[in-house]
Amino acid sequence: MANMQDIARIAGVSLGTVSHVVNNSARVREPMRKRVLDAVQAAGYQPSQLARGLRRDKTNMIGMIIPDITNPFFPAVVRGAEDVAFSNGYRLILCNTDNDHDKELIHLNELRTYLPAGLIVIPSNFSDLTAQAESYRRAGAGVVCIDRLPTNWSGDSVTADNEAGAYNATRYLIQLGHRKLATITGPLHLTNAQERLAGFKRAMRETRLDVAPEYAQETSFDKRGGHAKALILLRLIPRPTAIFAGNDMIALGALLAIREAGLRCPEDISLIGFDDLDLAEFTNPSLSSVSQSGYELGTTAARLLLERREGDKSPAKHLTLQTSLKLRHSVAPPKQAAEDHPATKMRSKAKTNRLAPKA
Amino acid sequence: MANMQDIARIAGVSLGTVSHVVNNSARVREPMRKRVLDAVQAAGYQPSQLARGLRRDKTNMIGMIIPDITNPFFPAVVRGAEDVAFSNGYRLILCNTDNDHDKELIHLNELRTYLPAGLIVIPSNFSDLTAQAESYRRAGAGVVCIDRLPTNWSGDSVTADNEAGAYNATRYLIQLGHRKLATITGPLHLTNAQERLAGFKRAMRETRLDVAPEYAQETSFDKRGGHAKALILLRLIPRPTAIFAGNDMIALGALLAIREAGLRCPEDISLIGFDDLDLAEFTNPSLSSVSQSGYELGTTAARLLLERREGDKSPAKHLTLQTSLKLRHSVAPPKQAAEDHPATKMRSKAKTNRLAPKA
DNA sequence: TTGTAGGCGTTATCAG
DNA sequence: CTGATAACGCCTACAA
Repeated sequence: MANMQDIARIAGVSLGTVSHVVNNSARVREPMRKRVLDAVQAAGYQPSQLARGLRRDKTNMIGMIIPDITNPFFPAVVRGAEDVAFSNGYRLILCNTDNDHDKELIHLNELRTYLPAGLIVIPSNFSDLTAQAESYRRAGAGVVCIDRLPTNWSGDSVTADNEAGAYNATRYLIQLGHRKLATITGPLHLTNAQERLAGFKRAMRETRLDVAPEYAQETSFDKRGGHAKALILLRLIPRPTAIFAGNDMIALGALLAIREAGLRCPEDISLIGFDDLDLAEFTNPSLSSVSQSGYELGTTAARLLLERREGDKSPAKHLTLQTSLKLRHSVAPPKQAAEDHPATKMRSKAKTNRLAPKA
Repeated sequence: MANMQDIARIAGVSLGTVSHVVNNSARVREPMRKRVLDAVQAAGYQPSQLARGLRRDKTNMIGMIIPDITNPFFPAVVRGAEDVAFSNGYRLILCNTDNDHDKELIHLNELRTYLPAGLIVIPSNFSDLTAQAESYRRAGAGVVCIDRLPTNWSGDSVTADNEAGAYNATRYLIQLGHRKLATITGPLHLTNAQERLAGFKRAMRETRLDVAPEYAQETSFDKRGGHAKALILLRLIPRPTAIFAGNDMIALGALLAIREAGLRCPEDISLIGFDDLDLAEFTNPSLSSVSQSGYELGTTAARLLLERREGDKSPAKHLTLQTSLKLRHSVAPPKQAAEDHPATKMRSKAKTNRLAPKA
């Protein structure tokens, strides 16, 4: 690997001049400049990011800490972040935590020694990252939390409007005529799960429907959890006629449970998920879901980081991305209600309804 | 950020001693050792990976270059690689190429300046990476290609046994009684697409079935491509009774096309994909597929890299991972054949058939 | 406009 | 066994 010294030798100039040309840090006379550029070309020279980072006290890396890239919602987030990072000359260093706080700390601590330009993190849980973040900020690196927030988080953040999304979904079900609604929430120590539950409850409260505790089941954000809790819900009397699931994986598990219980979706029970994963389109029946753009989450976070890097010193920003209700075939009016109010016209509050569900 | 000098001061020893303690590079007397360790603890000291890399001429980073993390097959691969990397003290730096050779080159060239311990790459296309790889190898960093190989690749590699997987799937369809088979292949400049086509053809040849050119359509590895080419296949006379798709995304598109054409899967036409993505389980009907483990692909590649790093100088290794045929509901005997040979007992060559397809 | 030199935090070598 | 000291490759005052 050729270094600057080599280039200087080849071009017959001093090392400093090469640096100036490479970094445009001083106007170098054209002929000399060209000699340097030619030498760079000829030698295939690339400046050492390591040395540069050490010297500048900052690298072009952005740390990205997520729970698990294997979770279908996250790849889009990562891709979004990588796209804006890459086009601005930054690279992503990816860390999976498995929601394990210790692993998160390991990454948080080590990453700092790379002097990254910033950090994008989907916090593992309720862990307080304030101290860590402060230490990054002192080093001039921004930290933005996305998707969900640690407790007491006062730094930059980007999240979906979980509350409103859940509210709209629930409200839609109510407007369809459902009265016995249940929800399966994600882990309630996660802010996004909390907010989705809050949205659900608000819609219920508004219609003076109550939510008995056993109609709101908490579980992990995965299929297995959705399956188990749905089985519980299906045994309740009266049985709920609609379920709002905390995310699509939970919904998927619920769908499985419904089928196993010998019930049909949406005839016997309606189902709405959250995230609008690609696979929502392919389930049977296709899954209605509150759509949020993981990609946009990623790009927004990366942009925020880069703005900070450019010197934006304004107070912490809390960006909220809108969601939209994507209706597919997993929702229908409840059987009784359909008979009770045969021709009630209803208007959805959904922001976008590209697909109307077939009865 | 405290540095070694600070620790030395705090512990009242020389900088060199701190280094020795931190790296276990010399036996330091216990009391002194403890003083150093305490200081490290107290200051929350972490060695600068940047400085260390610069000095040692090697970092603990592993570059991972893939086409697109958003493609559902890749997250598992990345996760596999990250898991073994992490547990050995290495970190992953993730780069998406979008199959764009220029982007690939940018990453390849820049990544080198981080002095990574190695590189795992899913090549963007037929691009010849020999020169690049050579330059990494000279720098003491291994390069392993996975999933598909660049032309003339003579370095380490890990791939699925694409040929055998396709062969088994095709053979299974033939044994079910299908005679008019078609295939939709991925881009034939990719070795994995080539190999899958080769497996398909071998099975056909063995049974003396011929493959007219229009029964083997080439397209990109995505839903849209599968959709378009399936529509073409469905208009052929005679219409194929079974389609082997180059991957699950293609199969998904084909499924859509079949539905649109007013046909039923598997009654009118059987379908088998490749990859066994999570979503294969949820399609309607659920998709039979040649299963390969992306996770294992990732772990195997990372391990190979680390072995090289430990000094393994043996000749290039070409590791091949076995596939297995996962049968679900998208396959059935052809209608005519079912009548022709009503009770033919058939044995599948599939390695594992956890789920028997319901008629 | 160009060149020189110091130092970023480590590690490795070599004296003591 | 411990401590100085010289690189690693680059950037950036500052001097010429």
